[in-house]
Amino acid sequence: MISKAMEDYLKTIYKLEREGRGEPVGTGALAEALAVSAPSATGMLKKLAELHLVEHNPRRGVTLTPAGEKVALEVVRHHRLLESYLKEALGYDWDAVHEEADRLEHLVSDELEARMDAALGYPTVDPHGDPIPTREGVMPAAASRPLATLAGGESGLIGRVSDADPAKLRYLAGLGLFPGVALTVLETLPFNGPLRVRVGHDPGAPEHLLGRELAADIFMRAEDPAGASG
Amino acid sequence: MISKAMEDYLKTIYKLEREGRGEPVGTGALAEALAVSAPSATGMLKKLAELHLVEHNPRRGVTLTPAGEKVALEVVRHHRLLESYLKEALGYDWDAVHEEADRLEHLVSDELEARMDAALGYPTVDPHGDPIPTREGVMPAAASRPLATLAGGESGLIGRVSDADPAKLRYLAGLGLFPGVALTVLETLPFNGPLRVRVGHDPGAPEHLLGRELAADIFMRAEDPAGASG
DNA sequence: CCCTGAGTTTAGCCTATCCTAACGAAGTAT
DNA sequence: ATACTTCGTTAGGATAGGCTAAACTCAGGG
Repeated sequence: MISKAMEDYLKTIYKLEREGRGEPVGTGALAEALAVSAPSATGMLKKLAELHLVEHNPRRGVTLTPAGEKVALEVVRHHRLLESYLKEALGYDWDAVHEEADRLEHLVSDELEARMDAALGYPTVDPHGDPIPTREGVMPAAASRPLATLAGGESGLIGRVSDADPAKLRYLAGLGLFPGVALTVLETLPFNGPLRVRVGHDPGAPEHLLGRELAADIFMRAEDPAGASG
Repeated sequence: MISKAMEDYLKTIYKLEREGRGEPVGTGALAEALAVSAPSATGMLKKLAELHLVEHNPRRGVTLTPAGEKVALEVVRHHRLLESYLKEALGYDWDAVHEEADRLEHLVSDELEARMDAALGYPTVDPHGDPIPTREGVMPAAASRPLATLAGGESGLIGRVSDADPAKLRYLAGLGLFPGVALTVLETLPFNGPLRVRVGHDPGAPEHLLGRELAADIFMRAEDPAGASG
């Protein structure tokens, strides 16, 4: 049986693999991300390796096997469908959905998953712009171009905002910055200085200053001539 | 901390107290209802007693304390709100909601509870006609008159149908029998024989034969001249 | 070539919950 | 009154997960 704890490990390994550009995930990084001690992580990795859900090269790191990745993607799918459902159907604020979804994601049955999916009209991204894996376990591409890489004058649509910090999400929402919104970078100040951005293209639209930490949470996608999915 | 397991024990003790007309609940009955061994129940009762959530008179039985009853009612409220929400908002069949709600009931936050409650328009009964405890921990009266106590010719509204057996619920729904439906008992056959019932009062309405086991799951309330809550 | 330090693993233990087997108490029947 | 039967409790142990302390590995500096 795959327990809730195992699902959490697999999900987190998946996330760290994504962030880490392919290298195996270290025990320490995993333990920290899960807020457990390193020995606890080692112990669980052994169990997961026995179930062929991860490949564990002692002292070198872990990688998900295809089976493990499938489980991870199911959990991520449940998480993101829940986030979407809580926001769209129950009126949650976008900064509040992550925590709630984390608690519920391990208990979503196939039936509930299917009904939420249908009620939402088969969404492809969650409220933060993160792509929702398909039922078959395919993760669509995510918006991955950091806002700070846009040159002055360049513009695009906000594709995704990291869901890690509710306070940042509230702040950004207060500025009108969330996925789907058009953004123009007016100026990128040197020495890791702030970005001057304009919401939309219109010269009269509101402008804001974003520090680098905040900007790092925002990922852009190309402006879409034929306004597509929501 | 009150664990999920503890909540399950408290909920079950509450249910058995209700069914058992006030006598303390026996360890064996509790263990059986929870599908655990008697020693497991004894052990948990000790812990619950230490937390002052139950009063455990060894070898005599358990009773909920007011604090324990409060916890039990919260769990029941979550369960019944979930059942209602799954049916009304997500289109679940009424025989499928119980199992799903059992899994989710321990993870419902105050926020989620409030939002489901509001989305449903502050319902007072769940899809089986069971009353939903208030946020303050008050359990409204349930329809408690067994169908079989109606004399021939007497009629009333179905107030509640026991949610224990999905197969029975499906069968009854197939006959058009669920809470709120008017029912007339045409005849009660002797020696625990079946009941002849008519759906509604109209002489042309469909009639059915219900065995005693099935009839025992149905509880009636008085016909309400001014059609009230739904 | 050894030493040191970062990071990982092993060893040993804790808590929660469950189990089976054996014991004890309380009521029933002779 | 004594023995049987039923039910609950104690005793002892398993499993899942987590923790701290100590040992190990390996890469890089001396």
